[in-house]
Amino acid sequence: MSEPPVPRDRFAEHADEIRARIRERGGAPTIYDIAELAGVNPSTVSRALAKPGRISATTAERVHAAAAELEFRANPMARALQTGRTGMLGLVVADITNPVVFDIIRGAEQEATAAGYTLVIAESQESSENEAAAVERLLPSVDGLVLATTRMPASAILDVARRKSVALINHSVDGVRGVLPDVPAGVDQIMDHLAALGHRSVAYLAGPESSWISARRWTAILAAAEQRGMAIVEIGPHAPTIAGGRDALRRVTASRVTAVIAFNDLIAIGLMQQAADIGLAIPAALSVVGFDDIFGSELIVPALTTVRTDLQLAGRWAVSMTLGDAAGPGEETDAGLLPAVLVVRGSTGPSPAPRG
Amino acid sequence: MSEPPVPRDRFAEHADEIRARIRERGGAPTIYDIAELAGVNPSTVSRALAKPGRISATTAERVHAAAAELEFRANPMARALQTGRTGMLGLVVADITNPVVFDIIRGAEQEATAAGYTLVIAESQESSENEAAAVERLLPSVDGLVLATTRMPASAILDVARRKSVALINHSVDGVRGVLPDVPAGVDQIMDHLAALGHRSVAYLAGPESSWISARRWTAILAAAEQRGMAIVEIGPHAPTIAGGRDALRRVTASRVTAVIAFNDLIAIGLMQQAADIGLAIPAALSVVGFDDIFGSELIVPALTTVRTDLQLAGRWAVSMTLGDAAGPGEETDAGLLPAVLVVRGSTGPSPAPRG
DNA sequence: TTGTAAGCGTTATCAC
DNA sequence: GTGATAACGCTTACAA
Repeated sequence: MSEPPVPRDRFAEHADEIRARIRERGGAPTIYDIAELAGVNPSTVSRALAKPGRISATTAERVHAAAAELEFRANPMARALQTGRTGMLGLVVADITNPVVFDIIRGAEQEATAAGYTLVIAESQESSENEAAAVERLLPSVDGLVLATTRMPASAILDVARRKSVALINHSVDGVRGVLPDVPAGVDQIMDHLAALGHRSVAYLAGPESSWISARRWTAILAAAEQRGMAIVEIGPHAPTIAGGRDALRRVTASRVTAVIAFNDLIAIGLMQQAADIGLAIPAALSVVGFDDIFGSELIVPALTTVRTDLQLAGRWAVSMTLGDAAGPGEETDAGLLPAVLVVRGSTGPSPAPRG
Repeated sequence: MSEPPVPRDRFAEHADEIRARIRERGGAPTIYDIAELAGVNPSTVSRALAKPGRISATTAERVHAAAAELEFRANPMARALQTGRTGMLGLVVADITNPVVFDIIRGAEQEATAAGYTLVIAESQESSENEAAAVERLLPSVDGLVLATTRMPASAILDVARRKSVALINHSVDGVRGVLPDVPAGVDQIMDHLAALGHRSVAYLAGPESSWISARRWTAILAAAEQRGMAIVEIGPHAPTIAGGRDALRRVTASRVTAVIAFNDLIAIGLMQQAADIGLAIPAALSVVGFDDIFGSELIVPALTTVRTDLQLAGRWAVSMTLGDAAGPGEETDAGLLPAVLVVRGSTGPSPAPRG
């Protein structure tokens, strides 16, 4: 029964008492605990913590001291229940192991964190049912949703957009915000490059059938080829994977084209691996171009010529779009356009059999 | 004022009425709406939806029909507030763009989804302050936390583990569950391989200073080298990136070793790129081994010899560990050990100058 | 400026 | 087996 060696003030003692009570009930400190310690009403605590200025400086300081003392952390669930805002943002991607989405995730995560939001990620595994399920699961918990390379039909997307703020990546639906690579710009650079190398006959290796962006690339390539008087064929669809690219080679050689443009780098890499396996020289016998400039494209030999778009930027933009509902009504359908730039490496070379 | 063309029952009409009311208040259907439509008490709705069996078959059916009719989705925030369980799991990684973490994320996401949980991801960008902040931010919203290659001190980890269920990846702290690669097994395979090729003098390219797993690898390599009578030196620390690997080359050549073991594949790849730039032949002049077998390691030329661990499995295990609090007290400190297997490719070859 | 009190949508604890 | 009713922790009119 000895006095404490160091004299402690009422505040500290009371804090100990409250801490003990908190521990006993096995929970976290609440605004009621803070209120008690600071000697004010819980609502005052709420105000002091959430809306600065609305409270007298001295009370605010007492409240903050008490909150710090008890290591108070507001319960996001309770707050969300009341306000309807959860502070979370959803990101749905087709395939987490696809290098393309890494950058999207990173950009989205950065922007979300910077804005004080927490990013929730779901993977659809390229299946539209999975995707719909993921969206359904995420929707009640998030303030906004980013759909990257979605496979959902436009009607479903509009349904979702009606319920929550939505932004699209690599997809476009009227009335929904989105960010797209500048496909025509990238395609024009490819076609100019191939034309300069003497290629007159080119194949496009399509991505998945349900891929909106693959269709868009094909449209642009078709137009660019016509415009330049080049022969163009579409081959596919293909899974957007290395395996998908390997499977494509036979049809490519059979088509006798001198250059191929793959839907993405993974398909391009698979095609090149398969070509190496059967002794087909690249670029001597066949030039190959990809899209995305993923990690690995400059490691492969020969290094892959590809169209780079800043997907990290896409992630950032998309997040800020879902957050920025402040955009005027005229901006609703606006699609951010990502610059695309052709990175020329070793997988493209002079056409082996220039005609004419 | 005409009768509806198709006769509709009371249920459907009532549903319309309720739907109108919901729309008017601008919210989502609640169990009160369901209760009204089904003609039961809200608490009965809750029971029917959450705990099957506790309710009569007929009421359960009526409730489910009403819920389906109104497209009811339980509000996760309200549920979390009451139960204390949020249905979310946190995953904190050092660097999202590091290929190693992709697999971890995917495995974690799969396991979490399979268990009915939603995965929340945060990135620490290799900074322990960022990491602490991320953990602090996530903690109140999640039921459990997976820390992958954490940079936090053991004391902080234990603090977190006291508040929520925690599992570690590539890190070990007494009293906290975790999953680790079987480092000695992987190292033994490397050393046997190098010894068989005639290498007698080897360098280890360390990872970041704060990396627990880098220290662990060094310890194992040191022991294995001593045991085999090989010369071993540690060089570093290095950033776990391609740039970090490039920076390492000068010290490596200066050390006159005939083989290097890099902390991870990125460092190994950077080293090889730099070697190619200065005309140093690999593996003729220098053998290189990495860890992780990331995407890209088999694309580079020569392809990288590396120790593969199933990081996707690591993600799955870690998630199931945080979920499985059912584990007995004796299992608390148990660390799952991931099999490690050496994948021999082209970056290792006979020692250029076998001594003796 | 601060206190009072009524929710937010669930689940949990009682009764009946 | 089902119905009242009180939490959960916070925000927000409305009063004072």
